[in-house]
Amino acid sequence: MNLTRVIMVAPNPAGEYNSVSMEENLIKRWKKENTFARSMEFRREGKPFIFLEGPPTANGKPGIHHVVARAYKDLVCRWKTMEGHLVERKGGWDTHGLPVEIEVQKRLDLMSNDAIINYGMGEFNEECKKSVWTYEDAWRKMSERMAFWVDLDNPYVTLHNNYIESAWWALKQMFEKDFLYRGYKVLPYCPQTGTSYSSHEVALGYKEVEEPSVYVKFKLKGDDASILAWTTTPWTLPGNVGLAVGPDVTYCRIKISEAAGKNWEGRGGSEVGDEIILAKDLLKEVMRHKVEIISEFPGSELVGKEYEALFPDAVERGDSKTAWTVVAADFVTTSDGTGVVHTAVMYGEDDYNLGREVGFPEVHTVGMDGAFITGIHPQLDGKYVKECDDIIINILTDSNRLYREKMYIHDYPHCWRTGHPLLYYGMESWFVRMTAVKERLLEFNNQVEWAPDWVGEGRFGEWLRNVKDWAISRERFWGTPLPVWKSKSGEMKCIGSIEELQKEVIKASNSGIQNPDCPDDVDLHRPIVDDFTLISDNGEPMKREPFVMDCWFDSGCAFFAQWHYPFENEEKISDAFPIDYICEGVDQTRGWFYTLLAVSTTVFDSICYKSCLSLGLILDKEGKKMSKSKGNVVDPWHHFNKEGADSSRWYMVTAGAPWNPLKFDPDGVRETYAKYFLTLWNVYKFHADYAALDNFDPEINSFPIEKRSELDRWILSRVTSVAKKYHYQFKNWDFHKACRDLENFVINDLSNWYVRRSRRRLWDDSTSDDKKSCQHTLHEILTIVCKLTAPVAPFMADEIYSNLTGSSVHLADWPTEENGALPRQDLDLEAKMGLVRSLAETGRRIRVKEKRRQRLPCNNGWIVGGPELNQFHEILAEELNVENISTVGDLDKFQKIELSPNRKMLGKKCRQDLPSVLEAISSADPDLTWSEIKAGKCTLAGYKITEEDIELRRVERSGFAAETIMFSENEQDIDVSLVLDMQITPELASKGLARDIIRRIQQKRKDLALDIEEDIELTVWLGEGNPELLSNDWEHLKNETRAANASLKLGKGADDSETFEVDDCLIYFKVN
RNA sequence: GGGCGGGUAGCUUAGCUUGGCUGGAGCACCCGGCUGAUAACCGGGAGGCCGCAGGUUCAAAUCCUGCCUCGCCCA
Repeated sequence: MNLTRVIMVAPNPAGEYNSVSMEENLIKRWKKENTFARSMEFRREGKPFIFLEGPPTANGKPGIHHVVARAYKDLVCRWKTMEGHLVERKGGWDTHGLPVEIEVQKRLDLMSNDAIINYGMGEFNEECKKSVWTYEDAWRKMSERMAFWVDLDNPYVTLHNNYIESAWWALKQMFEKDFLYRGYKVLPYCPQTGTSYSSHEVALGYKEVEEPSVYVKFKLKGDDASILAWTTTPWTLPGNVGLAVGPDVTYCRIKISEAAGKNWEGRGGSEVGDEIILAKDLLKEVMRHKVEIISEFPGSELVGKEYEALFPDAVERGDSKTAWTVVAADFVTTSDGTGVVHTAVMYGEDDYNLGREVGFPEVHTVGMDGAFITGIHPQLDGKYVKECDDIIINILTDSNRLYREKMYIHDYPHCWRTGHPLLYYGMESWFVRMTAVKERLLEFNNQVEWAPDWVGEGRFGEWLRNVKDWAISRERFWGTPLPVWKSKSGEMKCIGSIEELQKEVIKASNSGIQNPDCPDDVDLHRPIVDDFTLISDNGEPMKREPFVMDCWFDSGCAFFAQWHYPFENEEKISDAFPIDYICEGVDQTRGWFYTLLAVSTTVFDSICYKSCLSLGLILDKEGKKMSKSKGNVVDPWHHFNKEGADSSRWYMVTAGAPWNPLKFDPDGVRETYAKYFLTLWNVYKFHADYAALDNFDPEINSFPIEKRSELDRWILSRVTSVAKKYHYQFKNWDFHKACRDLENFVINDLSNWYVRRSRRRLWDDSTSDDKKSCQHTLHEILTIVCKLTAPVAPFMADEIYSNLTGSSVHLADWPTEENGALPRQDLDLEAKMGLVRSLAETGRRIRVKEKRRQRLPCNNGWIVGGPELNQFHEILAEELNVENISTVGDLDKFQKIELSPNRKMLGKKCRQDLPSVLEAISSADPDLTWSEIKAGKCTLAGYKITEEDIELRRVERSGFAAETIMFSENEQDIDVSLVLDMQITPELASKGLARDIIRRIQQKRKDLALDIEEDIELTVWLGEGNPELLSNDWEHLKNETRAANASLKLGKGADDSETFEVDDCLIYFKVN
């Protein structure tokens, strides 16, 4: 790889952390230095990692949930780039589809298809085209501000001719493979607006309604019995062409044995002796007569029986052999109804699928206006179906076909615009024969690495196992036009390119058909393409099928249409397909995740993407879905302008697993800022400020790791442990775990231990080996931390890294053991340092318990048990504030035994002499007595004392305090105790006093915002309580506080002095 | 109605794959400490029917069954 030699530089001082201005400046710098392009150019020779951007629609404002998705897209792409891959990132825009149309319809108040046509389809589409870009700038700015690196200057756009042409090509492939066919799809349809609705819109309009349902007797031919069926939509009965039964359901033939009682409600009925067939399980629920069961049989025995049509004139048989017969269907249950499902092919999805399967006639009884068409029945013709329930029930009653009517309450979808009930209506539609490639889909799905795996196995797998043919056409205006032309006699032509269209247009024109011009840049939209009339092989004129494509088909073509394949960029498909990585919300499972696979399977017979990260929904703080209508959408700019994009991104990633729903808590962003970024920045600042001062150059003064201190070698080992695990977690898509670990490392290990312990090392004015060792260590740690942080929080990582090394972190290599970027691990050292830190905490705990303040030193501290810790004694002495640390073999020196009487045992033995025995025990020497007891020759106050008379306790000897903790070594838990010497001597008191005064003065210096180097004038008065301050402690105090001029006095301080109390003494001081 | 996922402290969550010490942590709260160390840190406290009910087991937050509840997707 032709890497430019990285030139190391001495860093500049860091300054204060201002996330917003830092990030904004970096955006400018990246632009100026072309960093995004260079990060790819740098990897030109690397193995490509193919990312595909799922195109958003820019007619909606980007929200925080878009930032989340883009953060995960970006972090994987950046990470893979650092690993050495070439990761190109083409932006994309989804520009067609119903949401765009509805937006424009609302704005122009065009609430029906007729209204749009009157307005002018061309003008309407022009409006759509404009509306698509409403928020493009907002998207651009958001993407840039959050550092989503993507090429938005050369994006793919689904409304561009090149894109549409590629989509047409794909359709033609399907057409030629016989995957594309014309049929019906039953959709919720509003006759008032003339529009069918997507499930999303349907969900907006569910209402609970009470409607009549009917039990209808279908008279069998050549049999006296009738089959009983139930429906909640009487208006579908004229369209009845079949009855469906469950083949394994048990049915019975019954005879009415008594006339109905007086409490019969509503119309309908049956005579004694009538025979009726229905599911046995539902007999009691349905029948209102006393009946006798004549026979029982499975549904399969009913299959094939013919019955008399209810409305003989309504539907033409055509060439159907199965019309008005009983057929078997799996979906029939006995949970409600009669176990027999009335089937009207055009008005129910199950009905339609069943009808196609068994060959029922596909004929409408209802027009697009929602009224019965002429010729159905004299009383119904031309009437709106929803107003016909009563008429139909009367007709059935009159012809003795009605058994019962029953009011029925259910949720029914209504038009969200007009409030009218929707009709499930069989619409003409084009389909992709997905059922033909089901096995391939399942096979390909198994090859995809899903994160989390249950989306692939569960939700997506389930969807594929029940795959249905894909209805890809829409009766709409704004979209990729379906490139199929059809003649009256049914000949069809599918056009796969502009060139082909031009040829066909010329061919038609040559045969005398009038056509507009078809230039190379003909706009491939309605109504322009509708105006071309082609000619069939038989010389008939062909008109375009007036549909546009489902916009999901558009985006499903993105992997090749973005390159205008196959008209250009042949190599992009041979080299860059299948895709390595896609990432979208889990709601895309049946959306984009599916359509990509559907297109790649039918057109390329290949998987489409190798891995797919499916993200959880973004909810608000209360766990509610964010939506414009609820007004709970979080504006990303609120956080971009406050805590910054780094904090926002890091919060999103660390808040939970990517696939879990994220409850977006604005306070969480603040916390991330305060903890991770401020801490990291201050570590960096600590290093950079001194490094700048010393003109530190990591290259020139390299310092071998073997010569560095325990502390240095420890943090270097830790960073390697963290980096290795981080990488492992990334590979497993556990970004949240990786980042939480890194955060912990920076806050606890690096800042709160390493830097805190190292602070004094850098204060040293001269350049000692120890100082150099620390600076190199900090430099190395920070550069590694930056590399690890860079994919997730690209700003601060780059700010720090480039100041430390002179080059962008986004051009750096991912640190691994293999490429030598990680220091050697020393797990033994890590374990020991862990113990040292635990001991330091233990010391603080002991002091709290013993009420001995931290600043008052102890003369001695002893460590009992555990591994050899000699090399850490200095650290421990400081942390514990003890003068001497030593290691001893056992606790006996600090503990004594106490004998406490077991009164229950002794009471039985000694009775009234108990008080004198107790007295004897308490005054006896415990050690001596215990050894006598153990030897079995102990007598006190005339009684023989045995082991069960005594409870032995171990307590610290006076003047000591101790606590024991556990330490794991070689998978064994061993006890380690810390003992502190609790004596107070005048020397210790003086030292402690000095430290308290220093602390107060330092705080004062800080309050006065004095420069660290600045000298002060100091007066200290030792006031009430006779505190003693030894002269060498006074010297130390003056030195620590940089008191050039200092005087120490006795008695009450001056009026303008400050005072505080320590160990019951008063101290006054004054700083000038 | 079906599928998938969740329900653990006031809030955000870890632990569940492979059952086992006293169910960890952060925010917020209270007390104390430390600090030329930051919106940081340390010690302690308070706060948990681990959604409910059964079952398996010596032992269940963890495995099984049923139910309740929330979300998503599909009917």
